[in-house]
Amino acid sequence: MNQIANSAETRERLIQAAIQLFGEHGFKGTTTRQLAEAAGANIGSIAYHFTNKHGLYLASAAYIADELHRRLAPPPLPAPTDREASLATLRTLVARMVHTFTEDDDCRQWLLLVIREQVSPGEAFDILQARAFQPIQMTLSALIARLTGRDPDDRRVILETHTLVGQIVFFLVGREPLLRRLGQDGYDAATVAEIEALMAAQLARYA
Amino acid sequence: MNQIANSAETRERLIQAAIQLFGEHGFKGTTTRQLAEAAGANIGSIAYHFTNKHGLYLASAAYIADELHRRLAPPPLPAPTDREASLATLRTLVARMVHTFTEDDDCRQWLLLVIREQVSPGEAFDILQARAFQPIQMTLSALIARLTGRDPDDRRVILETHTLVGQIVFFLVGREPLLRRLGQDGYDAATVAEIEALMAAQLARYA
DNA sequence: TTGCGATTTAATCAATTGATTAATACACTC
DNA sequence: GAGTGTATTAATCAATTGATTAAATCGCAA
Repeated sequence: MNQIANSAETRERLIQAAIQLFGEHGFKGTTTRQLAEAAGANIGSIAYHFTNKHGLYLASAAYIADELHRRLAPPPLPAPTDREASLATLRTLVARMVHTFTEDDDCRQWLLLVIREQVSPGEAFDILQARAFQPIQMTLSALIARLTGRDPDDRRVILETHTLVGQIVFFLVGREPLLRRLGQDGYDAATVAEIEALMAAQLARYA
Repeated sequence: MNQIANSAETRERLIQAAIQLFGEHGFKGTTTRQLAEAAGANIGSIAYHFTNKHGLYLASAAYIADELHRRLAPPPLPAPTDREASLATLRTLVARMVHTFTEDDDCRQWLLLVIREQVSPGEAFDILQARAFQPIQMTLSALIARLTGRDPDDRRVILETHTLVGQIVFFLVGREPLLRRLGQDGYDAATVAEIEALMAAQLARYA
C-alpha cells in the first residue's frame, strides 16, 4: 500500500471528531483547533483533506447518512401480494427503528446536525435526504400502501407513514422530557421492550 | 411614565431578535453585533439588560416557553368521571397542537433552540421543561389515563402520551422531508385538515 | 431650569477565529 | 540510496469575537 493508508486514517479520525463535536456544539460552536486536537491531527490537515471546515462538515453529514442507511436499510420487499410477509417486514423495520433511536448512542450525537439541516436545509440536507430519509420513507410507504390497499403515492399513505416515523423518532428527539417523566436516566432494556410492544400494538391496525 | 418604558422596549426588541437569530444560527452562530443591529440597539445594551450574551439567550428561552404555554395552555379539565367531555378536551388539545406545529411560523423559529436544549440540556432546558413541556405532558397524560382507566403515572400511559405528541411534533421536526414527498412547499389549509382528520382517527381508539 | 439616576452610545480591549504558508517528514519507486 | 509526490507540522495572518469603558443622552422630579 502507498501512503494513502495513513492519509485515510487521519481523514477518518477527523470525520469521527467532527461528528461528535459538530453534533454537540454545532457548526459555529466547533473550532478547527478543537477538531484537530480531538482527531489528534494538525489544523492544516482539515484544509488539506476537506478544503475547509465546511467541507469537513459535509463529509460528516455524508458519513451520518450512510450510517443511518446502514442501520435502517430497507430489507428486500416481499411479493406485493403477500400481506402477511409485508406486515412482518413492517414489524421488523419498526422494531429496528425503535432499537436504533433508543439504544444507539451514536444516533444522539447525530441528532443536532440532522435537525439543524431540517431547520435551514443546506447542501448537507440533500445528502441526508437522498441517502437516508428518502429510501426509508419510500420503503415504509410501499409497505403501508400494500397493507391498506392504497397507492404508495396516496397522500393518506404518505401522512400515515409520517406519523408512524414520528412516534419512533420522538423517542430520540423528546428523549430527555420522557426520561424525566419516567424517573429514569436512560432507556433500559425493559423500557425498550415496552416501547416495542406499544408500537407493535399500533401496527395491529394494519393486520 | 418613567424611562423604564423605553428600556422595556429595547429589552423586548433584543429578545425578539435573539429568538430569530439564535433559532436560525444557534448560540455561537449568532454574534452580539448581529443581535444589536437586528434589534436596532447598541452592543452594550445586551450587557446592560441581560449581563451578557448568554443571559439574553436564557431570556429568549423563557419567552419561548411562555409563548408555547400560551398557545397550548391546558384547558380546565372536565370532571374525571365524564368520559365524553374528557375525549372532547383531548380532541381539542390535539387539534390545537396540529395547527400550532404546522401553521405557526414562530414555532419553526423556536425549534432549533428547543432541540439544542434537548440534546445538551442546560439552564434553558429547565425553563422550557417547567413552563411548557411538563404542563402539557401532565394534561395529556391525565386525559389519556381517564380514557383508558389507568393511573396517570402508569408507564403505559406515559409512553402512549409520548407517541401521541411525537406524531404531531414530527410535522414540525420532519416538516421538510414530508413536504418534499408531498411535492408542496408549505402546509396549506387542505393538508392541515387532512392531518387533523388523521389524528382524530387515531384518537378514535380512546372512544 | 437644574439635578440625578437610568439608559444608550461609540471606542477600545484582549482573545479567539479560520485560513494560509513554507518547511519538514513521510512512504514508496526506481 | 536518491528521487518524487504525498502528507503533516508549526508559525503566522487578517478578521472577528464578546466584553468593557467612559462619555453622552435621556426622562423625570424638585
